[in-house]
Amino acid sequence: MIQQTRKEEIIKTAAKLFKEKGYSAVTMRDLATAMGMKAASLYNHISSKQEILKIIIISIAEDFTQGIDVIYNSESNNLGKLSQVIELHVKIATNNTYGMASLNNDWMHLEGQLDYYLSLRNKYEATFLNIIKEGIASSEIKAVNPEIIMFTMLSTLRSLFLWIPKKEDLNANDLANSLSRILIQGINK
Amino acid sequence: MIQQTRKEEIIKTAAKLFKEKGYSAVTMRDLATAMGMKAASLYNHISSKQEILKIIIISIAEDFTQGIDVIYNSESNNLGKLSQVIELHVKIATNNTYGMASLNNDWMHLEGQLDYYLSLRNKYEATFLNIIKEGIASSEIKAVNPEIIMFTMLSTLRSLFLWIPKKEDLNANDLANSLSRILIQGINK
DNA sequence: GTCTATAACACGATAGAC
DNA sequence: GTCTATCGTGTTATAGAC
Repeated sequence: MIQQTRKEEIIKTAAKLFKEKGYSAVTMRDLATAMGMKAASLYNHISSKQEILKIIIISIAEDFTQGIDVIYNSESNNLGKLSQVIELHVKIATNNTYGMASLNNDWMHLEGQLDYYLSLRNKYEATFLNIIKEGIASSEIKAVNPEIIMFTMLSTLRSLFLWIPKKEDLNANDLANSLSRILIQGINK
Repeated sequence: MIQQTRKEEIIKTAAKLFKEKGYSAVTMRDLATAMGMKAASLYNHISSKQEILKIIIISIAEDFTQGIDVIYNSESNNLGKLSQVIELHVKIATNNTYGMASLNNDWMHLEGQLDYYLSLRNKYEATFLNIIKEGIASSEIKAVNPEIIMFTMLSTLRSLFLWIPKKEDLNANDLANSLSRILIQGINK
């Protein structure tokens, strides 16, 4: 573990609390107590509660949008791309379980960056849908409603943060493989 | 539509607001404004903000636990039972989209009934898992990790409330059928 | 960089007039 | 059954001593 600045420590602790109770229910006093300091002292490291949320959410949302772009432009066939998308989610959810909770549940509390977040999410979903549609066109994937396929896959992948902490014995590769089996065999033609 | 009491109207409006911002971020003043009255007047119909949350969540949680018990004790084979579970989720999520949001996202803010809620949820998941395990034992279902199968199905079914409002053209039967195709064909042996 | 003290305001809930 | 007024407390954030 590389050295962690005080600011990073605060953000990590905040994400943990946000996962348990949600952004709105966590007070700066809660966060300060968890950090072993007084609420006023937090403001020497961060400018506002809102800034913490922004840092947590935007960085992950950018990781996803960037990640799926690389996959989309790769050489794999479309089923292979979907497997890589599963791996991307497993990897991010494993490395940042707490942040994923905020991304899923607290994005609507973003004040200055809500439009930017929504544009990232829309871009991500559009690319995901393109992979599925191209897979149907090339007869790799069953001709089921592509939006229902995406909804099924994304619901599972977005819920990983709830489930990974309960299954610490399972490593990331095994999990990604099992999910590929279940999620992809059902749509494989 | 049968006549709706003022209390039911308040609860329905609250559930709608809770879906948009979460329980903690919705104030009694927000709720009163949405109802076209003053915050103090709400207390002639409900005793507290907490009571509203309790009514929303517990009633749905009981519907699920009761529903899966009936399915588990029915005569169908295990794949048929899983199809019925999918129908149960589609039906409840269609009839109570707003309440499903609170059930998923705000259960941790229950104060007096948290233990009861958790016992209902544990009972539900245990029965769900039993259906899957018995389906594997009877060779109806692939011998994949049964918890991963349940996780995949439940993640999708618990997210339905997010997705149903965007697809009003799709009726409940078509949706349940498409989901069965995607979720069950992947595990069908 | 952390503290105490406090500003400025929002919160859930109640009292009592109409 | 709805209102105005308000209580007591909790909230984010700042000021200034150390």
